[in-house]
Amino acid sequence: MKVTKAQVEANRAHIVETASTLFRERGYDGVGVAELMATAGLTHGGFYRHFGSKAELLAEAVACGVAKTKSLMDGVDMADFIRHYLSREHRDDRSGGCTLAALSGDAARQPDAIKATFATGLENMLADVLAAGGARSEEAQQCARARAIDTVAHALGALVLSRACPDDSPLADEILQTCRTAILDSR
Amino acid sequence: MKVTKAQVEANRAHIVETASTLFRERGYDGVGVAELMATAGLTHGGFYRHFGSKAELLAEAVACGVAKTKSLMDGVDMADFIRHYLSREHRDDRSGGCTLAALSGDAARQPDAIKATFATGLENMLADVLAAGGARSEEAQQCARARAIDTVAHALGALVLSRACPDDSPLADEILQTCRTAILDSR
DNA sequence: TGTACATCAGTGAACGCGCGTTCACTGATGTAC
DNA sequence: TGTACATCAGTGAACGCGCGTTCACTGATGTAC
Repeated sequence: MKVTKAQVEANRAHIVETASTLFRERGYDGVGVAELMATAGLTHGGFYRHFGSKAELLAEAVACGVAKTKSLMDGVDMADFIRHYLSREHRDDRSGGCTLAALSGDAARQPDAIKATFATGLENMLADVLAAGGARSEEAQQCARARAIDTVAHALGALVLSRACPDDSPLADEILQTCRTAILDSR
Repeated sequence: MKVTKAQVEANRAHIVETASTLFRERGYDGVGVAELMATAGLTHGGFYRHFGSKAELLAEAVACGVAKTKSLMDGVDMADFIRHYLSREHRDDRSGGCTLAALSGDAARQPDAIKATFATGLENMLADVLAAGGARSEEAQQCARARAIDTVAHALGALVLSRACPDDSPLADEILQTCRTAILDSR
């Protein structure tokens, strides 16, 4: 049965969002096309009317997820964002949380096409942070960029490491608290 | 054909080491039992004489890999270790490099039994770093531990993020250099 | 505006394939006498 | 020390299963007249 143009677009977007959520939660290899489409309320056969392959969807899902994380930062104080980023709630919400943190491990093993999506998303985030800092000298911009990159890596490392520890273990919480304090103190 | 007790032990250790390398390179889901055993020079049928399941092997492979990374730190200056950890060589050598960085993303989605192996390996590393700092007051120990945890998370985040960027991309190198400088300056 | 027809998103069965795991079998090792 | 036999690591075929992908078909949508 054919479907409205608007419905087609809506379905496509819904598949991408569903994939973004499921991939973050269980990884690229941990979710099949059939399950993905069923979760989105469709059947798997129609998948290839929208995407050339599962890998192609991954690229879109990453872009979608990174854009969403970026929008979470808009207009929020950096210190507040760090506090949220390194909270237990964020750590325990892989499927709803930062895509960079959830999928960087998977991305490292993917072809450059998907890594590029990652890098672009990261660059967009950095651009946002820098724009928020106001237009200054090129030297100051460079310095602000370095600080932004460093903070992202630092916070992401803490989140990733904490998630690799057993749920509710003291070490998982200790990593979060220690790094939260360290990052906030260094800024 | 039966085999010497010593040979059995050697084969088992060789399987674990092969798995440690392959899992770091391609992830837990990216390597099959058959390919793994073939790489180790055996046939897949014998796998279950050594391990109860593929997941059980993962736990051993993680423990083996983390122990190896830990031994790399012994007697090495912390600044030198950071310089190596955040070098292009280490970034481009996933299969031979840090297990925590290569498999933390996979570990986050595994059951607590495997996460516990991760956490234990991390604790062992921290213990080493603290022992190298000498026996001091409990307060100083706590402070040193916090610094160690923070540095591990920071460096690991930089490595993981750099690996998620396209090979040989400027951003991948920039992340490495920026964080290397930042970490060394903050110590 | 109303009718006839082409389009194509969505369906669900089917494809080959590789996965983790099991199993009957082999034959050198290790043990009991 | 020498012989007979039980053990069990390793082999390779086979298991069911779920994977990504393909395909003939459906039927409402969108278009041409």
